[in-house]
Amino acid sequence: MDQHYQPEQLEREAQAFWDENRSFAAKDDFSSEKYYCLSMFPYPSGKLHMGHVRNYSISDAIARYQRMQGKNVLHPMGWDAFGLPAENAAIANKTAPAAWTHANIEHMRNQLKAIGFSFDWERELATCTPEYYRWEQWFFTRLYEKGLVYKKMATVNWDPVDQTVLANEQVIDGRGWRSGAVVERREIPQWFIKITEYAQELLDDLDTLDGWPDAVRTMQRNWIGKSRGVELAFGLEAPIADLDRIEVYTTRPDTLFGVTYVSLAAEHPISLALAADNPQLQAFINECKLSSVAEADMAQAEKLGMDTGLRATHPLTGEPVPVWVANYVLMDYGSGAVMAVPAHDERDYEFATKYELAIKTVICDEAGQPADVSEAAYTAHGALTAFGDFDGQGFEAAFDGIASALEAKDMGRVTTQFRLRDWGVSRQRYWGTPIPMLNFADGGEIPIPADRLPSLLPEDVVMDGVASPIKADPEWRKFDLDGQACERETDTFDTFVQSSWYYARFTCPDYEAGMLDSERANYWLPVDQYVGGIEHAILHLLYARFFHKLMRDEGLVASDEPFTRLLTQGMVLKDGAKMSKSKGNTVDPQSLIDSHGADTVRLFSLFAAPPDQSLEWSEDGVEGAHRFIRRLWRLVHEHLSTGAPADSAVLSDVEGAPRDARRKVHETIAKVTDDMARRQTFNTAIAAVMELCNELGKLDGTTPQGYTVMREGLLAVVRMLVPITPHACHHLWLYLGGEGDATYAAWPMVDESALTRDSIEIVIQVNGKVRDRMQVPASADKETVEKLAMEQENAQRFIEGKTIRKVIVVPGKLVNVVVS
RNA sequence: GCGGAAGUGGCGGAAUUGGUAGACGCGCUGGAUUUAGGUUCCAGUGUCUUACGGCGUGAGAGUUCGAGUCUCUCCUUCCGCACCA
Repeated sequence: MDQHYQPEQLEREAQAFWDENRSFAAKDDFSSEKYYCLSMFPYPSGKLHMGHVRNYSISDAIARYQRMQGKNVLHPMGWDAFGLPAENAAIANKTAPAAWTHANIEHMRNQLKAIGFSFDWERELATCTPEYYRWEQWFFTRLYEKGLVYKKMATVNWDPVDQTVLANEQVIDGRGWRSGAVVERREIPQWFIKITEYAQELLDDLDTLDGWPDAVRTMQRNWIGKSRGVELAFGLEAPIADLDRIEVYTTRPDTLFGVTYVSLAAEHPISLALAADNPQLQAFINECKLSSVAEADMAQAEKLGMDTGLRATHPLTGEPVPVWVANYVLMDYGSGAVMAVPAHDERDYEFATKYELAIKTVICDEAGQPADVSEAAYTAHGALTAFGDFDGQGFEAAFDGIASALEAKDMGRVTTQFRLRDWGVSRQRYWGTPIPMLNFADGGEIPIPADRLPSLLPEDVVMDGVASPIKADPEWRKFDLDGQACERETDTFDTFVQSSWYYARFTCPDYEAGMLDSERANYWLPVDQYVGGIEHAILHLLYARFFHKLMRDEGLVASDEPFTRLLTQGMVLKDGAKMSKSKGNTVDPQSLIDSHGADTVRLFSLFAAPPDQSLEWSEDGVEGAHRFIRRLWRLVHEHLSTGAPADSAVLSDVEGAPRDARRKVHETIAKVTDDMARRQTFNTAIAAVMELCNELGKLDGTTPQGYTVMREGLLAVVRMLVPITPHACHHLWLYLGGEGDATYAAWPMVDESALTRDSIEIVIQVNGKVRDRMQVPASADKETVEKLAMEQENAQRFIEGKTIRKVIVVPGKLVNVVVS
């Protein structure tokens, strides 16, 4: 063993050993206990960033821990390889997206290997290969046949200069990022998958996901947004755009008598029809169409509206109600129209105040008086004010009563609604999975037959920055369907489609006979542990859950949910801000690995913060992590150069300092095991191992007892650190006489007998403040502890001359004397 | 705007079930060793105070024998908002 820690050489050797021994290959041995640990696969953007290093350091620690528990571990890695950045890079570098992507994958794979992550590279996959996306295409055609997909008009950002659809990200301050043109909203036909058909199940099954953070479950619950309400209609005297009424949905039918106007989305058919002979309204609608399609922007934009002059009829009172067009009503959500109750809704209140619309109180406050809405809307539930049949009724009674009254007039009914909208999967971009549909000249469409899949994306293309190459090429779309001429769909799938099922494909990436080899898929699935960024808490994780249920209903998988346990890691920050290219505060992991070694970078990533919280990057902290590995290295080296004493000691017989050190060893094993497995707080696990190393450093390892405990302690330390600093521990394990690959060394066991103590420290408080401490026999009962506490000198000082009101004894911890 | 988190020394963080606030690491101060320097080792390090002790977990209130932890109000920062992945 070298006296000095030399990571570069050690890490190369360890990695070569793992390679030669295929240490991380998962076995399709269905009789063994499996553990599937998955980290979110990266987009191959060029090189690894700190977020990747953190993500994979976490999943690798978990995967390696589970191997040491004797499990058959699957820890795969692949590439989320389709997407917008490849197109941009292709334009900038005058290459094809495929070439750029493959070069990045090559580079990043090498980087991942150099960090020693225990991925099973034999199962690597990239979503941009036909072997992968052909099954995605096949699956979509199955969904089409089951009626789970459909085409409808939907809103996109339209760049009128480049004549192209832009992603939200490409719209900056309302302008196209390349052309600088003011972006418009435009409606185009797009494909949707009916996630709303699974809304109830997606909601219900959140209750079964005990291994998920509550925050993520709550966010998904709110995103799905189930509500009970009433669908109702305001009448029109004469039909407009073939509509004889305006349909709205409300969760507050009890406030129906407080409606003072109705708002329509700019794209609502009635808005458009009225605008035909109203140039002012047309101008306003055009203005609305210039606003962003992003909901966050719409919600924060100044609320604007215009009176159409049209009057609708209140379904119960028969009174006329003004109809407005407003920029905050979404056409893609609900019916594209809302009833407005300014007195009892904050947004309506703001709007009504601005445009001097009537504000009519219909709900009483807690005192039973009509709510005061002179300053703000009153949004709490309450009894109705004097209004005919519903006078004084509470929320429930008024809800039901008003709903029944509407139903009797055929003007409404109670319904359940979800905030969740169907998943629009069409993208008008090139670098993606071609949507496997064929369009006929007469407007009909059919899926590409299974035996004609995959619908190949040509890779040898030139990007001009405007049109998708498969849209620009008149040849690519041509398709001969048994002599019948038709055209391929030139839109591609949202990249979330690929990331919604990759976890399942990892169980059988080589399978050619179908999307999934059910035998292997059902052995490995569900994923036991999923690790990834909190930014995916809603969309990716909801789509993946949805896809899992779709695959289940296709008979491909047997489980209901894809991810049993979820760990959402926090971001990596530098100087308090997210590390990003745009902020110019990135740290290149590669240079740190080159200078300090992969183990140091891994150790720091796991030590600096709990995994689910943001991590503040610190050069000094990295230095500290490196110092710890050197210290451990030296501790082992010193121990090995000491040589065994002539006499040996029996561990169960050790006394004094060696016994205390041994207790610490086993307390640490207990704590670290709990931290690794249950709490997943690797930072505290590492801190505990550091503490143990400090203790072992103080132990005289030259006596027979000291030597024996030292050896036991070091073997425990090295094994506990295998998941975190695997390269150094690979070598230290062998130096200490461990057998075989440390990857599969058995996790250390707690010896309960080593944990016992003769005496324990008890804190003595007077009125909740610590005044004294004492040692008592571990076996002392409550009465004895209380009596001893009262006798302590300093405690006495604070008790003397006062009346004792109460004494609280917390066994093994403290005594609190309450005096006055 | 809506939904979800977080706020503790000079810094990153610990305190797991309401029970000793500040583990562990960084930084800093002093000392030792070696040296050209780094390295390594030892001691100290929330704050006010000569001491006894007081104060202290974003701000303010509340519950409790006891609150960083529970409740309410407020402030700040971060994440998501459906075409970035």
